[in-house]
Amino acid sequence: MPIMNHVIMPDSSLDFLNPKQREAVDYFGGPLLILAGAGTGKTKVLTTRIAHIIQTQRALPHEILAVTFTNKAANEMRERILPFVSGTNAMWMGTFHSIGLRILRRHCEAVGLRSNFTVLDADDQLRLVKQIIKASGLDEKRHPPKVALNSINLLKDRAISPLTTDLRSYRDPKTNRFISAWIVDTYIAYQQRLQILNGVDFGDLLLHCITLFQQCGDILERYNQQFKFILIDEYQDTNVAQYLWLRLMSQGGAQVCCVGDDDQSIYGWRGAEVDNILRFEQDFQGAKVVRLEQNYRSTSHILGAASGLISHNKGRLGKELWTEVDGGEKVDIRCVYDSEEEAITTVGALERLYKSGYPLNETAILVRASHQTREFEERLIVCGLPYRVIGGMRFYERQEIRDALAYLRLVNQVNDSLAFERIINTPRRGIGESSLNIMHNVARSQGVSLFDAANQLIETDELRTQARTVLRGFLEDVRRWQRKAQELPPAELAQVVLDESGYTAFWKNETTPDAPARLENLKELVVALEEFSTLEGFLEHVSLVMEVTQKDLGPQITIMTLHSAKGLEFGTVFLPGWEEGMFPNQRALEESGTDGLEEERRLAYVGITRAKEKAVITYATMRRMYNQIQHNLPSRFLSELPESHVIWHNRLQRHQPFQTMRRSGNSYKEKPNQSSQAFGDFDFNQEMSGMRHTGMKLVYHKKFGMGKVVRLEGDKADVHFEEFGLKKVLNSFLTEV
DNA sequence: ATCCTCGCTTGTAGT
DNA sequence: AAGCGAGGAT
Repeated sequence: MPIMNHVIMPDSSLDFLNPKQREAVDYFGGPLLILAGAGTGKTKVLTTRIAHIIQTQRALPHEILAVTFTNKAANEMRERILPFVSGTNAMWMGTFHSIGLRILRRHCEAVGLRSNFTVLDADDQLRLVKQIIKASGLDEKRHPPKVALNSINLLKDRAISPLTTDLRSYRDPKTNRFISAWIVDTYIAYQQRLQILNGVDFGDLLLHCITLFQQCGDILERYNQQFKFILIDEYQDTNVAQYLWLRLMSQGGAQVCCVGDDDQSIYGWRGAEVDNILRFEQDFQGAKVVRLEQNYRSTSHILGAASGLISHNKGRLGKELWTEVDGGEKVDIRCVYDSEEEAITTVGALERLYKSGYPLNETAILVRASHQTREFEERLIVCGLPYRVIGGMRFYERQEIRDALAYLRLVNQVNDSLAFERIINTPRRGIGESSLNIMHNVARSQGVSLFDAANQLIETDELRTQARTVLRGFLEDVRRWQRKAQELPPAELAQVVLDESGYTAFWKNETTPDAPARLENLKELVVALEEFSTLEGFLEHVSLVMEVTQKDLGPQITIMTLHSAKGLEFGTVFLPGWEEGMFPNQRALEESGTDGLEEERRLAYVGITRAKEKAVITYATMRRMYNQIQHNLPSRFLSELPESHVIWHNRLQRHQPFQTMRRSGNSYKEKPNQSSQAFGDFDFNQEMSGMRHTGMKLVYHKKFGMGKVVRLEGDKADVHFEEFGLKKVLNSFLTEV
């Protein structure tokens, strides 16, 4: 028996828990669902429970599997447990993706992958889908790669793969529609290409695991025996594939403990199924549910406002958050003229806070859409206040970083054809599309990688002389770098590769204004590499952890999207852009109707509950969108906030009903009767999304609204838009979804 | 092969 | 407004 001294946490730490929290930490009678509302000490309960498992349940760290939603959350959890538990490293802690990858690395052959398979990111995925669509002779306009990729990803979220499901007879459970044939074909071709490339995408990390478990009972049994305790955080954000994965993982009798808050489910668009948490008691026999409802974060006004808002949602498990902290300030709702005034007043308020000594790292501006950040940034620069933007373009998503990584991937694994393709002509070497096509043909016909194909082609005269010479030199370079990789540490190797390949020089010669910044980023990449002892380890790291730890630059205002704010808290929170169309977001309503609206409302709930002391909401009467002026109504969420917890400033007197806001409110849903009359049996809820034809008669155009197709000829259509009395010829706008 | 310009489209969230 | 692809010019 191993020595049971992993926990040095004093028993008395349980004293800091309230009875409910204690129950959530202590219960080991079977499956457990902890319904933890916002700010109820969820993280504390989770970490204490893990320590408690080791201490009282005599479990070893490696018998615990803890799955979090983000890598950040996993790291935070590890850090919190570290002081109390030794052997934390043996614990299986991470995201579904990172744990799936860890398992796949061990058993890749069993699911037809060779060792050293690469993990594709969103960018790689899209390029692959583009290639496939091009190769099958489809018009990219009518068959947008993005649409296909989105469908593929959503199918994977539901664990639907062409291997196990007949996609042609599969109906989308939400819309009850078949998947378009071209998407099915693309999906099938995409999986084949992945197989050839020896790559997996994010969805595959789980899907392959599921296949593995289903096909190799002995492997599954090993994991079933290993894991005695399974904890899943943010359970409301799990998708079907993750649910199936959990079922398999826990079927050996592991203690399952899921933690989540149905009111904070905001990732439906990415395949998350709130149903998973709503169904927990049925899915896991004899499950116990513990509700954490005492909020320690916010004042009663903030909590009251948030609770009032979320109570408008149906289909909740129902929680009643309460706090002992009474009073505080009411939520401000401020009307501004336009986005400029919004930025000025918000930053003005921040400036006053700053001057009064309020810590800036306790302030945040939480926006609905990332493009809203720009105006605030500009204003903050003018006022000289320090800020940081979280999200947006991440470090490892930048072009120069992805190029550099492609070089490193190629050196690490010459058969990484995606990497090869990315950098073979970056910087320009005179190996363009035609040469690449020849290589592709050879690679495809012989079933080899681009590198091997290139290797053959330099011996023949199929390529032009110049291309052949250059290619020969390049292949030799790669081999040389590979040899150097044996002796040099990764950081030095990267420097050598970037310099010798001419990539550094390429950016030095570039005269565009952002070139210096890109060179800086490359330097940072090399610095980031210094922490790793092997190139492989680093590449593994970046394939999943797409973030780089930021330097601490002192107190800063945080600007981020509402989505990325989940799980965080700030003293004062600014919530701009609460207008119909913006928030709730127009597309969310169009694409998902009532469900979409409820998800938006949960997002609003998340936003308000981030605030500890103060929340300030603004809405603009006018906004420049899509290069035209729009007059928006205040968000319906504002009127759903209980009057007793809010103060309105400059409240609009002229409160127009939705019906009159045909264009600006864009709330077509509000007038179904009228529309049905005007357009016969047209079903708005089903047909709102994008532009598409319905029986060649009617289309919905994002910009122009409803229109009648008066003539249809090939890709062109004459559409008459009633509302504007304008006749417009649209080309290839009939997007099939 | 590469550069450059024009015109068209798109514009929620992000492991 | 900005990014992308197509197509023409070099």
